[in-house]
Formats: sequence, C-alpha cells, structure tokens
Amino acid sequence: MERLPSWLLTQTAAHASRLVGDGFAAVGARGYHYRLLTSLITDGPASQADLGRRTGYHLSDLVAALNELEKSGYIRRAPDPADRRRNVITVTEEGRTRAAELATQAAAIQEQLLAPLTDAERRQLTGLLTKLYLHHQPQGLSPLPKM
Amino acid sequence: MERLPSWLLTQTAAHASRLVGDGFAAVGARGYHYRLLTSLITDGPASQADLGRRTGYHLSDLVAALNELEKSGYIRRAPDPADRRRNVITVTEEGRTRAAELATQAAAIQEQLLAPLTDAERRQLTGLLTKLYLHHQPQGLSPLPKM
DNA sequence: CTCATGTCAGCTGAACTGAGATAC
DNA sequence: CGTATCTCAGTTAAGCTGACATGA
Repeated sequence: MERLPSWLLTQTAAHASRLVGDGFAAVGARGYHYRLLTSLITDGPASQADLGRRTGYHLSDLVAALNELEKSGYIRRAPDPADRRRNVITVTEEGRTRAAELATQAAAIQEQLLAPLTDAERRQLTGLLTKLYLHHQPQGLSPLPKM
Repeated sequence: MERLPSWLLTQTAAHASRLVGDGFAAVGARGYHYRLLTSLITDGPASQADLGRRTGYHLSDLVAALNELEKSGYIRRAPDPADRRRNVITVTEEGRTRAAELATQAAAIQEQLLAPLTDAERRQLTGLLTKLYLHHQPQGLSPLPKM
C-alpha cells in the first residue's frame, strides 16, 4: 500500500501543503497570494477571468483572494475601458516588494520539502512530476502530440 | 511557478485523487475501503485505534468508514475479550473477495496515472516519493508498548 | 485518578456549483 | 438573443478537534 504511487503522491502533497501553509502564514500570507502576484508580474496584468485561467483558480475564489490583496495595497482593480465588464488587475510597487519577500519564503519552503534529496534527485523529481502534470492537463498544453 | 516542486506535487496529487475517486466510485467503492481492507488482510485484525494508527486515519473518520464496510458485510466488529473497550475488526470472506476486486481497480488507476512514464521512470518516481515520505514521517510519535 | 477506546458533533480550508446582475 | 464577467451564497469532501461515556 505504501508503495502505490497515487498514495505516495497524495501523502507527500499533503505534507507539502502543510509546509506551504505554515511557511506563508509565518509571514502573514497565503500560498495563493504568492501565486497570484507572481502570475501578474511574469505574465502581466489581466482580467479576473484571465487570471483564473492562468492560475487555475475558480473565479469565485479569486474574488475573495483579490479582495485581500487589494486591501493590503498589493494589487489594484481598474475598469477595462475596452470591455466594461472586466476589471484589469495590476500589481502595485508594494505588490512587487511583497512578491519578492514571498519568493524568498517559497524557496525556503522548497528547501524544507526537498531536504532529503540531492540536487540531481530534485531535478529528476521535478522532471517526472512535470511529465505527469503536462500529460494530465485538461487541454494538452504541451505543443507536441503524444509519442 | 509551474516549476515549484510543491506546486507540481499538489497539482499531480489532486489529479491522482480524482483518478482514485472516480476509479473506485466506478465499482461502488471509496479509496479508504481498499486501504482498510488491505491493512486488515496484510497485517491482521486490529482494534479501531490500531487500525487508525496503521492507516493514518483518524478514529472519528474510521467509525463511519467501518460502518460502511460492516453494513456491506466486508468486515466484522467483535468485542475484544481481553479489553472490553475494544472492537476487534476482522475481514470476512466477502471482504477478501472485495479486496481482490479493488486491488485490480487500484492497479488500473496506477496505470492511468503513470501512463506517460516508462517503467524505469515509475520506479524512479516511487523511490523519490518514498524518500520524501519517510523523511517527513512523524516518526517518534507514540512509542506504544507492544502487546 | 489517569489514560485509552469508540462514538458523535462540529469546525476549517479548499475545490466546486449555482444564481444573479451587468455588459458584450 | 446568447455569452462572458464579476460577485455572492451555498455545497461537498477531507482532515481535524472537542466532548463524552465506558473501561483498563
């Protein structure tokens, strides 16, 4: 039983979630704060719907998450002049500073999680998980067909 | 972001959970049915508290899970004559048959999950996850005296 | 008295569904 | 008209906590 990959995956993921939760809580943040800020910085401003598609969050959950980030001054909601249904979400300067802090914390969390693995093993693990992730992507984001 | 091991882990684990849930639901079961029956068969009868320690389930959740298995006739609760607080849980013949069915299903689920990986890669992944799992085990939890 | 056991009730974070108002 | 966006309310599954009665 302890050898079933699905079981090992969910167990280790549960522990990873705990590390992430605790790690970000230690600096007064949540995992999705980091995730959202990072997406906005690396891929640019977006409507909430687009942000949801990029990050995999549900629109309904985004509303509350963005409320928190907005209240802290890390993001801004602005009406899209081209489409008045939309809010364009942009990161503020404070948001960029915050994202940098959270990136440091995220790295520390990875270090904790991967502590027992060598660098080569970490790369192996990341590669294997990426393969699984891409294969099970709902809309096949991988550019190449299955071989 | 898509390269953070913690993120990859939780994403792939979420998908694995979906496969497990759907796969067992297709034969009218739940993942913990398989897990509990397997533990009882390979490690023998146990009290509910021991079963919980062996499988990692909380006692409170076990109560409901064992109710289901008992109602289906797969396990039996019997008072422990040596300690009247305890129920000794044993698998019935029907339970063993059921466990065999579920094992087949579990194997099919692993195959689905690991589809994009070669056999060597599957062993690699299992090895790496096992390393992580063991490292993060809350090992010195309860040095309960053997009985 | 202290501790373990089995049971039940309820909490919490996360993922999701549905409905409604507004705008395209 | 049908569809997309944003918001809010509510649901579900899973893991966990607390309380309690019984018995070692």
